[in-house]
Order: sequence, then structure tokens, then C-alpha cells
Amino acid sequence: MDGPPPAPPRRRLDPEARREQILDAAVAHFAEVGLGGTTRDLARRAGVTQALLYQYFGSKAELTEAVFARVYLGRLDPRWLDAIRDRATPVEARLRVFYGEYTRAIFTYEWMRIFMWAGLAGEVLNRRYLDHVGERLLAPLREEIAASPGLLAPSMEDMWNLHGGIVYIGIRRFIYHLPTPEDPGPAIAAAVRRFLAGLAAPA
Amino acid sequence: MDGPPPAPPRRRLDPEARREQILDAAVAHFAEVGLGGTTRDLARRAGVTQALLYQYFGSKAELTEAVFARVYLGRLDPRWLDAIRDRATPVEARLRVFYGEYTRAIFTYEWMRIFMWAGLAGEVLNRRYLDHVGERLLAPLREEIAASPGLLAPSMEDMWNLHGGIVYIGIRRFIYHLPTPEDPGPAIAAAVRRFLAGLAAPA
DNA sequence: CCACTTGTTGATCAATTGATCAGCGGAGGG
DNA sequence: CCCTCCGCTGATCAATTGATCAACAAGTGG
Repeated sequence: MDGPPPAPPRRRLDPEARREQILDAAVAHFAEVGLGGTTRDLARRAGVTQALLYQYFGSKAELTEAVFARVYLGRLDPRWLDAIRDRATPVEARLRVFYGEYTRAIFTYEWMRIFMWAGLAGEVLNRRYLDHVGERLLAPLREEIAASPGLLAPSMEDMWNLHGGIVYIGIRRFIYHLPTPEDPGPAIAAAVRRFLAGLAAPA
Repeated sequence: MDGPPPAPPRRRLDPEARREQILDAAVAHFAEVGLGGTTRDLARRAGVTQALLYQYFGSKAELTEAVFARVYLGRLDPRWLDAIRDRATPVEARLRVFYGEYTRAIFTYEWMRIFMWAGLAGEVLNRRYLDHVGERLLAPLREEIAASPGLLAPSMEDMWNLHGGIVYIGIRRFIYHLPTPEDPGPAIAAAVRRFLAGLAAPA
């Protein structure tokens, strides 16, 4: 009466599921030790043999590309831009909400570290990603601030300063393993409030 | 009459000079490719044979330790603390001067990248260094701001936000290879000014 | 000009690592 | 129950890499 035994770990797996399993392990592994991590350690973590990796990925380079694709793709939500431009909401709230969503998307061990490893390695994807952030997110945010009565238009360098101050929370936590507030919300709110206060036009 | 020939590259070198030459090359090499760089590439860059490295450093680990020592040591100037506490100068100027000096010390290709490689690798030195920054520099700065009339006391998280926003300039330039202002001075001045404006006590 | 000291090198070893392949064996169809 | 398909493994290769060592040769003193 006791149903099937508690899932004796199937050795033969559906190819698609196996590929996902390997990719999951690869993201975790490369985030931890960097893109120079060995395929053998990765295989051990994934619970498969090293040879099997090459059944699903032609080479290590192909595997790391798949890791990039999984980590980068769908990380930026196109709806953010709409919220940024919604002038029915005060700019301060828009900035706060945006950076709340943005940090919720990128403040993960895997994303933060793989992005930094890739940056140091000179990956082109990083520059493309950051160009995108600058032109599609920071520039519109800057326009909205400039269009707000009583605020002086910030420069793009000012925008990067705001951005960097917030992203640095994630760097401290995931790269340097320093203690940071569990919820970055209050720190973000304070940073945004200060940023706008510093842009207040003289009376 | 034509003096000595134009320095035919001496093959035998004074041990101390050779050690320095290797260490210079090691700093440049590991900054570029990370601590996983090979001793053979390093030797090629230094213009010596790979075997010679082991005449001056017992192992690769010993070599990277020497690299850390050279990069970290003497980077923080103890006189900064005195300037920070010099209440004859306005806080804003003190903040501006401090971050001018600080960025002048750490905004180099070698320092920025080795620090980041080491951070990702989990080096203990990084956490020690950043603890020092927090307790010996940011905390005093915070006290000075708090002691300034008309300013609300910032939290340590606020201080890290100011710090991160400024350091991020160097991250963009040296890690991500993005264009940044040649001189970070104006951006620093703006960031400091905004930070303090955002701390102005309500009338 | 010789001989000794020692900075330097080429050759080499053992371990690691990316990649390959023949064959094993689990699972479903007949 | 057996046969076939194919997911999977163990063994193995070639290249790379940290480390060693005997031997070479540049500089120096006699």
C-alpha cells in the first residue's frame, strides 16, 4: 500500500531536464569560483560524470555562454520604463519603486558575482548591458527628474553616482561578503530622497 | 668617445632588482588576467624564464602574497584622519578633499582590479581592508558630519552609500572599461554637495 | 687569463584539465 | 521475457601548468 518507493534517483533522465540540471549547477558553480572553474568540479556538483557535460554542451565555452544567457536574459523588465515615465506618480516614488524592482532583480548571489567575473574577464555582454542601463533606464530617469518642477537637471554622471551608490550595496554583500541590511529598501529610499534634495533648485 | 653602448640588456641582475622586476610584472599580470594567471605568461611578461620565478618566490601562492603586500601596503595614508577631524575646515571641503585623496590613491588599474579579483576569490584581506575603511574613515567622517550644525547625523549605511557612489566611478572605468570623466574631482564634489544637502535639517 | 661564485636557463616531472569514445545498462515496446 | 534505443559512464588522450634540478655562463677576484 505504500506507493512507489521514495523516488530512487533516476539515473536516466529526460534530456531537457538533465540539461537544466547541469545549467543550474553551472550557474551556481561559476558564480562561486569564477569562469575558470573546472568541468570536473562542476560535474561533481551537478551529480553527473564529467563526460556527460559534453553530451549537452559542445565545449566549456558553449557552457559558459549558456550560463550567461540564463543569467542575463529576462533580467531587465521592459515595463520598468513605463513606470519610470508615469508622471501621475511623483518622481521620488518612481525612483524608489524602480530601484526597488531593479535591486530585487539583480541582488542575487549568482547574478552579482557572474556579472563581476565577466566584467573583469572583459566580456562584451557587460558593456552592452551597462550601455543599455545608461541609455534605456538612467537617461529616461534623468529626463523625468529634469522635467520635475523645482529640481535642477542632473548630469548623466550624477545619475551614475546614484546608481553606483545603490548597486554598491549588492557588491558589499555578494562580492565582499560584508554585512548589509537584509532589506535594501530603506537605504534605497534614503539615497533617492537625498539625491533629489540635493537637486532642489535654489529658491 | 661614445660612452658605454646603450645598455645591452644585462642578463645577470642584482637579486633585489630582479625581484622587483618580477613583482612589477606580477602586479600588472594578475591585475589583468586575475590570480589564476599562469606563471609562464607572467615570466614572458617579465622577460625571464618561468624557472627563475621560483628562485625568488617559493611558490605561486607566495608570489601572489607578495603582490597583495605591494598593492595593499601603504595605500591608506594615516594623515587622512587628521584632515578629516580638522574642524577649522568646513565639512564639505573636508569630504571633498578626503575623497580626492582617496580616489587618487585607489583609482589605478592595478589596485582596482586586484582588489576585485581578490574580493571574488574571498580573500580575507579585503574584508579587513573594508572594515578598516568603515571604522577608521567612514565612522569619523560620519561623526564630523553629525557634529556640524544644521546637518542631521547620517547612518553608517548612508556613509556607505556616499562611498559606493564614488568608488563606482573606478569600477566603471577599470573593471567594466566604460568611459568616465578623466578627472573624478567634479563628480566627487557634486556627490558630496548633494549628500550634505540631503542631510540638511528641516528649518 | 684562470677559477670560483652564483644568477639564469632548458629540460623534465607529476598533477590537472578540456575533450573524446567505445561500450554498459536502464527503460519502454512488442 | 527479450530486444532495441539511447542516456550515461569509465577509461583515456593531449595540452597545460606548478614546480624541480642539473648544467650553463656572466661577472669578479686573484
